[in-house]
Amino acid sequence: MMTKGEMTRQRIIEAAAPLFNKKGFEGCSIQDVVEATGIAKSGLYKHFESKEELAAASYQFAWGQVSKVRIQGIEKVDGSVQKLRYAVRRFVETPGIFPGGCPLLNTAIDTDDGNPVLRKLALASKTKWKDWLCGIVRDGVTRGEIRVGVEPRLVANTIIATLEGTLMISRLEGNVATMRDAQTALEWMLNGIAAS
Amino acid sequence: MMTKGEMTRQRIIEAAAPLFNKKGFEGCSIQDVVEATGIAKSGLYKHFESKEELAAASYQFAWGQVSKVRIQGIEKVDGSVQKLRYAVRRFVETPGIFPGGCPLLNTAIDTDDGNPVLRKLALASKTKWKDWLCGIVRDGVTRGEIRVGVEPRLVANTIIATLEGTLMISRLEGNVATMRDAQTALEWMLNGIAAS
Amino acid sequence: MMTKGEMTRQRIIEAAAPLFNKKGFEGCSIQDVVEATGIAKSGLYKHFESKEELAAASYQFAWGQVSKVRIQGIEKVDGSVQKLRYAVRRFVETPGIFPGGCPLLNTAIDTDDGNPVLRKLALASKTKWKDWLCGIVRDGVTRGEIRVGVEPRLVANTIIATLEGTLMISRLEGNVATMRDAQTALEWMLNGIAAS
Amino acid sequence: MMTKGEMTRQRIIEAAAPLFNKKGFEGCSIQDVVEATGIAKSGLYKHFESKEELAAASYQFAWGQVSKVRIQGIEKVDGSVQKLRYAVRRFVETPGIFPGGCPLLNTAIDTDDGNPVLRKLALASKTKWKDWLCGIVRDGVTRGEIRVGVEPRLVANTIIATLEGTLMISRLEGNVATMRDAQTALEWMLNGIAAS
DNA sequence: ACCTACGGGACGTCCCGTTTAT
DNA sequence: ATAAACGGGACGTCCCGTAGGT
Repeated sequence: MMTKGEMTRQRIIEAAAPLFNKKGFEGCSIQDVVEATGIAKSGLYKHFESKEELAAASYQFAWGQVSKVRIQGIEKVDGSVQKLRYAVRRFVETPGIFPGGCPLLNTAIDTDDGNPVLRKLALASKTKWKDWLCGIVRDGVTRGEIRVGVEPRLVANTIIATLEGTLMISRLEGNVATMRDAQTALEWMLNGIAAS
Repeated sequence: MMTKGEMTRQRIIEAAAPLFNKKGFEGCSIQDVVEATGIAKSGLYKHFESKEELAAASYQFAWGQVSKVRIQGIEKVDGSVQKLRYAVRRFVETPGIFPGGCPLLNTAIDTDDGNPVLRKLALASKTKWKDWLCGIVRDGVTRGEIRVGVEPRLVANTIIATLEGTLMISRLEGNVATMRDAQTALEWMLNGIAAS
Repeated sequence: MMTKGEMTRQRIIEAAAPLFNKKGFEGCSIQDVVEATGIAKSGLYKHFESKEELAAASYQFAWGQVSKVRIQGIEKVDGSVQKLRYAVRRFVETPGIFPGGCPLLNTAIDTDDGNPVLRKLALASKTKWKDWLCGIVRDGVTRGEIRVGVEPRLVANTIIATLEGTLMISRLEGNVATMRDAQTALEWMLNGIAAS
Repeated sequence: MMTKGEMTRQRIIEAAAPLFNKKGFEGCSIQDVVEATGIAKSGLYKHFESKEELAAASYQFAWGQVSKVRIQGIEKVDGSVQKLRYAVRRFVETPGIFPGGCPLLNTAIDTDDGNPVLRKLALASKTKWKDWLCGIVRDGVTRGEIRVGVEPRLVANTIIATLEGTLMISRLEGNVATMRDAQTALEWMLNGIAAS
């Protein structure tokens, strides 16, 4: 069971995560969190040692939410290429899962010259995501669904790069439809690596 | 010829641009610019009405520098597909042209929930870049170098998205080599759209 | 007889009353009471529902102590004017009965823009004191010791005002001797209202 | 001429003085002043080194306002006893000059176990007031308007004590009319000291 | 052209009154 | 009966962007 304190901690995280994701670490003030939670500043510091710790927990929460949605239902998909296609489709179709967009993209840029703790978390997210995609590709090669010689890392990196890049663009343009272009292009690539 | 005032203005911009690009609009303080230029705080206000105006000029400068390098030499390249290939290669091979990385990427994320003036500039950059790529594709179709039916917008968007996305990843990983994966993938795509 | 719990309650009050009287309601913290009693903070809450209740009980105790001393021996005094004279003298001669000075004065000022519960208690004290003095005056008129037409309320109010006012001054000056001036002036007044 | 900063300082004092007078030094928070002035906390600290300095300046202002009103018009009054009578009357008739009541009374009690800086200011006010009254009495004796042998200090102290005491009572009762009783009693006293 | 003053947002800490769990 | 947890108000400082005064 959850103690009252743990529940409050969770409540804070859930309120803070969208703010940090939207405004960035520096851009989101403790005062913002205070207003969003209704909890006084010093109350927040009872649950988190520092703003950094709160931001880190918020990132983890946000990324957890986002990745949960992005892989949802993939276990029912058969075939490695189909799985990759599905993963791309899920991403493209859920651009607004979390307020402020993709936490990985935001945090990676936001911390480029900034907070190293958050940066590490973003890197870890990215690595895990890449490894997961690599695994699918490798499986596909093993099972003969993907052509031998296809570099799993290259496929994974391209998928991630193209998706995140297109997300950035679509947000800049305020037009989610743009993401379909990336989807199409990635499907071309997947067709290309599929074993004939 | 440049007046003394204009030269000072230019000197400020050149010093400020890397700072804004690295730290973002909020993250870069006037004080930072003071230290970089050696000009007093209120001295800066003689040349720029506000921090925003300075940041805007800095962005324009940074983007100008970056895009100049990225298209450098393309006029000597023959053939639309070749031109696109070249554009991709230039991007991949010049990841560190400007301190802080790609101003478009940085500003797009930085201003996602922030400064609308800078946001507009970023969008304009992106649009111009896209239109330029679209033009090349369209040319290619006209000249029979690219298959009929290929959507210029899709190609342009995919190139930009993949390149910017991979830049983000390579910066996060601290490993520029990753960008080669994106290059390879984009070359597959370009092969795919080339007229047989 | 007193139960153990009641004794503890009483012990707390006796320790807290001087603190509240000296520091005021806001100025005296529960922690102060903890240190004075050696009882843990949450232990206090077994005996009092809130700080306010503790402060109220403390006020009642303090006022009880003070007024007991101030009327001590008056039953042996004959004659209304003599009684009034005696009351004034007792007040003047016992300026340090209770640590922190007169609870009525302190609480009246302290709660002027503050706690209404304590304020009511102070008002009740004052009213009771005034009524008691009024009674003596009225008696004196009835018995022919005080001139007809003398307003009991005026006499009572003046005695209280002058005594409390002089107490304030003497505390401010750190010089108790000043109170003799008030005593003299009040005796002039009492001489004035005495029936010739 | 007043610089902008000096004007702001004055504006702060005028807004803060009623607050400190009503709530006391501890009871009035910087946040209260922030809200009353619309100036941010750190803005206030540009004009005052500490809360104490702000409170001191506020006290001086409040006391200045109050005493200005209380002596207003006295220069037109002839005769020492008449002057004293006038001073009493002014006090009684202007009980609400300043929000929160008499700053001297409030500060004297508020700082009884508290701030020594403010305490000193209150004492200084009281001393000056007393000396002023003493001067009038002494003059009266010299000019033969007041009986020889009358102790100026006693008269001054009694006037102050009775007025401040009655102010406290009237505020506690929420009834300003009570102050007339003190006025009457003080006039008896003044009649008593007047040379026949 | 600079130095200083100005007013502001955010930060993290202190201690407080109260409640919860032991 | 106590220790620990909880949420809160207030504090004073830092640095920021901007505006005046010299």
